[in-house]
Amino acid sequence: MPAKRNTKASSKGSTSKRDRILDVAEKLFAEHGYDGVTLRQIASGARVDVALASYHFGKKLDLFNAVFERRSAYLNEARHEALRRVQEEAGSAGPTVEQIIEAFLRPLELAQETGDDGWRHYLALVAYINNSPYWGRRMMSKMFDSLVNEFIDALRNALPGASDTDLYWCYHNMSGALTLTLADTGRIDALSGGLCCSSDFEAAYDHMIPFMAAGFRKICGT
Amino acid sequence: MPAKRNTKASSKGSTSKRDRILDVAEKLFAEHGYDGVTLRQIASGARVDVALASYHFGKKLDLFNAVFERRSAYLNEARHEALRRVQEEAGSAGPTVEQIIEAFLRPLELAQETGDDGWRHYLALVAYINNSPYWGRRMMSKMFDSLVNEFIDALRNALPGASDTDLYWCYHNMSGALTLTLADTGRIDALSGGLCCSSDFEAAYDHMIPFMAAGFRKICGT
DNA sequence: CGCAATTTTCAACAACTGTTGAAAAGCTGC
DNA sequence: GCAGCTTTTCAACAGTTGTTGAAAATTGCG
Repeated sequence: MPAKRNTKASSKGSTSKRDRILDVAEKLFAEHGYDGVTLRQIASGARVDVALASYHFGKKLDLFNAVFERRSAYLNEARHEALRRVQEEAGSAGPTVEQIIEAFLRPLELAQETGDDGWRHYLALVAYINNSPYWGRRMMSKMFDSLVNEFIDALRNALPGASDTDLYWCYHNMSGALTLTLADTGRIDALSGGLCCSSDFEAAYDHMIPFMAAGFRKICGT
Repeated sequence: MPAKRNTKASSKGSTSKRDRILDVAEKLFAEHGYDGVTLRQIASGARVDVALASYHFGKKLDLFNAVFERRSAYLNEARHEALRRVQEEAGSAGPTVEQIIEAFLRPLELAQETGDDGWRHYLALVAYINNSPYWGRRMMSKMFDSLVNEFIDALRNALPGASDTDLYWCYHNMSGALTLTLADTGRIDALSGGLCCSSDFEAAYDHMIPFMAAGFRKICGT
């Protein structure tokens, strides 16, 4: 069994085999889904024996969960912090719809900030899970509901008089657009003849923030 | 080999085994994705021997394509016709953004109109494909690009002066929200505490149409 | 070094995968 | 009722799957 987790490695330039497994699994799961990837493909991509994945993570499903959870805490914290900041800056009046949505989306740019493809793959995996009837409900709820409710509370404040039903449908619309962006399918690239680049999250959010804010305002009052 | 396709059956009350295979495959592929379903599960669900799927459709991938294509022509025609109708009614002025989006979405309600679960499963499958990095690009383009470009042309007309880049990003947002709706994950139900019902497409579109129209207007000019 | 603990590989397992060829059953027109 | 189809089942295949126990390699430490 794995002992203290991370006794060695990460001091040297090359990442540990354990992390390599997570990285490759992240990428492959995001591209092909849970059932579309075999442990042998993961092991081969990580240049490692098959049994090592089982040794470190147990069952295949446990590896899937480990991949999902590896970055979720950091991501939740970053988004929570972004919301807290705009709330602080706005004072008692509270932030605007645009500011709230901005805080909801911008932290997701860390993928292209750091140039780390891992984050891009991770977010595509989140999109896969969120859009999956089978995984979506349980997995996303457990991991993101608390954060999402924070944002909906903030939006409720910024849109006085809005009904909760309207609020949730609007959030649903935003979540869908975001999910498709994160999925990074390249479809918009092809459709637009190269005008839009689906992996350019900054451009996507530049368009999404005012778009969604206008939608929220239209449905939820003022 | 299968001969003329549909020599018998469909006259009697019970559907043919061939159709039962398509129905079950549609449902299971939508729920678990291509790799998450085995031919034996499909055959078992259709109360049929495994080999029969191969006999009628060939390889597993061919069955997947057959499921996808079975309803796509009808769906494309219905949406195309809906657009043509609002264009005709609007005359030389052309339809409004709301009318165009309405024509884009409302035909998708046929699922709950007919009470036919098959359409609900089919649309969930389309969502799965559209959100999948692997299948999304090729498969969706081949099947829906022509129709989508019709709608974007109409929107370009209704929003004079809009740049194509903005137009495509807006479409991307709408497509994402629609995709999540079709995926029918039940997540919004849980999140809203039952206030919103994800399989109630009518309610979803009632909120989506003015929401998206406001977004398009905000980004694409007037 | 030498010893213990951890990490990694090797080899193998039973179960399941998509696919196929041949046999059986069902149907249609004579 | 028999001949010529199509449809359906049966039985089996070669390959792959996740998982495991034991052996081997590596590491940390006195």
